[in-house]
Amino acid sequence: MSTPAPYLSIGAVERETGLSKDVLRKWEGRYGFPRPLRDEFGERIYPPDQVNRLRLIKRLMDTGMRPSSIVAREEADLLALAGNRHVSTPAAQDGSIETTALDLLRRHDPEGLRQALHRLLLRQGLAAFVQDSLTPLNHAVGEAWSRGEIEIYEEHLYTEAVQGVLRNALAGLNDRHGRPRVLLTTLPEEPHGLGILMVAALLALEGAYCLSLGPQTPLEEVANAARAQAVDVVVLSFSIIYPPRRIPPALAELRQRLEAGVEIWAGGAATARLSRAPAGTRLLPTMEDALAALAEWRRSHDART
Amino acid sequence: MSTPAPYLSIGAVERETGLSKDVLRKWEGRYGFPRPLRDEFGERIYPPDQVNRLRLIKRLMDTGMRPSSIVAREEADLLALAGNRHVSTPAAQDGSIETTALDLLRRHDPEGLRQALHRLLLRQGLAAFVQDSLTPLNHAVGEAWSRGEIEIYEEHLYTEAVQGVLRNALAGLNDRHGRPRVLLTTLPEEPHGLGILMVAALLALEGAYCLSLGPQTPLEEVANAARAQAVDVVVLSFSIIYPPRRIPPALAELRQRLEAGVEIWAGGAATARLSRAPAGTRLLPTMEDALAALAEWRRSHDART
DNA sequence: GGGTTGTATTGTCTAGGACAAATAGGTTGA
DNA sequence: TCAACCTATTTGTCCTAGACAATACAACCC
Repeated sequence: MSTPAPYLSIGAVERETGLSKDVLRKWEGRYGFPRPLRDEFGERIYPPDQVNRLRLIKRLMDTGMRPSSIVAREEADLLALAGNRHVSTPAAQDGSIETTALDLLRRHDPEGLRQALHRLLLRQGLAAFVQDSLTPLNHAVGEAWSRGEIEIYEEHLYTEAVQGVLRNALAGLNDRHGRPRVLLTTLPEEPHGLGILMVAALLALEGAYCLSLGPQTPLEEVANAARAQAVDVVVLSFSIIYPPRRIPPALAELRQRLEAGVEIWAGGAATARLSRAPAGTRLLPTMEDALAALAEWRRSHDART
Repeated sequence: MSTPAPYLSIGAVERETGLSKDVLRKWEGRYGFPRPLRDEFGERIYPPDQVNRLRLIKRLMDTGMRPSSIVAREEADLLALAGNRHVSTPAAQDGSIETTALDLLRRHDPEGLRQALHRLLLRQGLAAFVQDSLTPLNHAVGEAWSRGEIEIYEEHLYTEAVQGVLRNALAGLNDRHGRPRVLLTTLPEEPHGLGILMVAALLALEGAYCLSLGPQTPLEEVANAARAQAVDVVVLSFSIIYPPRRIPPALAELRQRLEAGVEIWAGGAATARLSRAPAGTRLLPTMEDALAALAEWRRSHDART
């Protein structure tokens, strides 16, 4: 009956935060944080507040900060940093979808959120909904989280609501004989599948045939699928949590495994931090870029001019 | 232009197979496999065939085999083992949904698969569809994979198709004022969300209000969500890939974080390998158990008898 | 059968060190 | 002014080898 101390082992912290055991041990020596206690066997055990701080640090690192400048900082400092980095986003005016949606989330009304999104979709049309509402909304939710204004589970509820609405819209939209044939997925380290759904919606709306593999497909399997399904384009999505340095080699390897005629497009927040695309691939940091890429594909593949 | 050798580093193998670096190094010493080459810096590099064999081994371990009995075995042996373990499944007769669906997958017709599933849903009704078609179909797909008859990406296509059909059916079904209020999700190590969708469909059909958080919610957040949404039941799903030994402690901790009135149900293939449920929780190895649990909850919560 | 004990197996953790790869900052040249 | 190069520092990943708790299995007794 005694409460099992909520201290976590190093392995559990790795799972919770996404920081590898090696990194956790190194930081301890280099920056003096985390500073886990030891159990009776001399093994590290991390108190919950340190785990939370680690989560916050991870989040800040995902936005481009470096360990040396944040790992040793106090929690209050970190929260201030998190709050200061939304300056670039245009401030959301009252009554906008951002504030409405965040409100519904905080008032614990997922069903209401779903309805609000659906109404908005019908009012704006799918393309505008994805580009003008969902994109800023995603940012707003992410930032609200990093400022501690909403909980992780509320982010999950949001994702589910959006996914439900989008899948519904997409259901009747996909034309099996549409062109180009587009394969969409993410690589194994990227669990976030909202991006490919949004792109799929935009492209299908323009008459492309979108084949989604869902998230987390091994690179080799992406190539197999592309071959078997004879697709014209492969779209990969990399969210902000994906380590940017792993993107170019991954794209290069995929490029090598695919025939030259098959295009490779990489989208998502992490691609915005890349200076340039690896040879034979194309970056789509924003949704507009996806439509531009589609238009360009059409121009160069139209037999008649 | 030189082809970057497709050898993988130990970290890459960890990501691809789900076997930790520690385990990979230990197996090397204990069982003589894997036997990676070394690059110019003395670091392990794994050839693709060894990675494939590791994937196969992982799959067999997920079904209950132990390392000492399989890690050192030849690939042919392993494939034979994989092929022999579907004896318990009643053989699928020709023309059944199993053979039809697998056929469509192998013929690379995801759109056809989706239609077939949708037709089946309409013909059988949602409950029978989930219990009598989807459940055996999931098994069949999993086993076909482990026998090497279908590729991973085909499994992904299957999952997407099922998810599309189920979400569609679920869209209009959920009654915000239904009872009990049920929260569904998986823990962070469990990416497989099909199970919660299937359960949600069954329960919503019976008039429950199903709140899905999607997959991979941290335990603490599950508790937060349950409190904020005032749910009556929390359902967690553990697929075959989830290490069974981690289930009881996780359930126990959740039990501790939730009020006594909130029930905890654990479903999925991994729960079938548990001898008994931790105190204050309930195991649902099959879909029927979910319905039984719902009926029981209703019986004990009905004011009048 | 059902529970208890002992034994073997297996995964996780420890330590400190080496070093490649990524990044920042300064310098040079167009 | 901007781009391209260089160098120094930072940072993550990998190495070895061993200790040991937790788990699973087998044998035993009731």
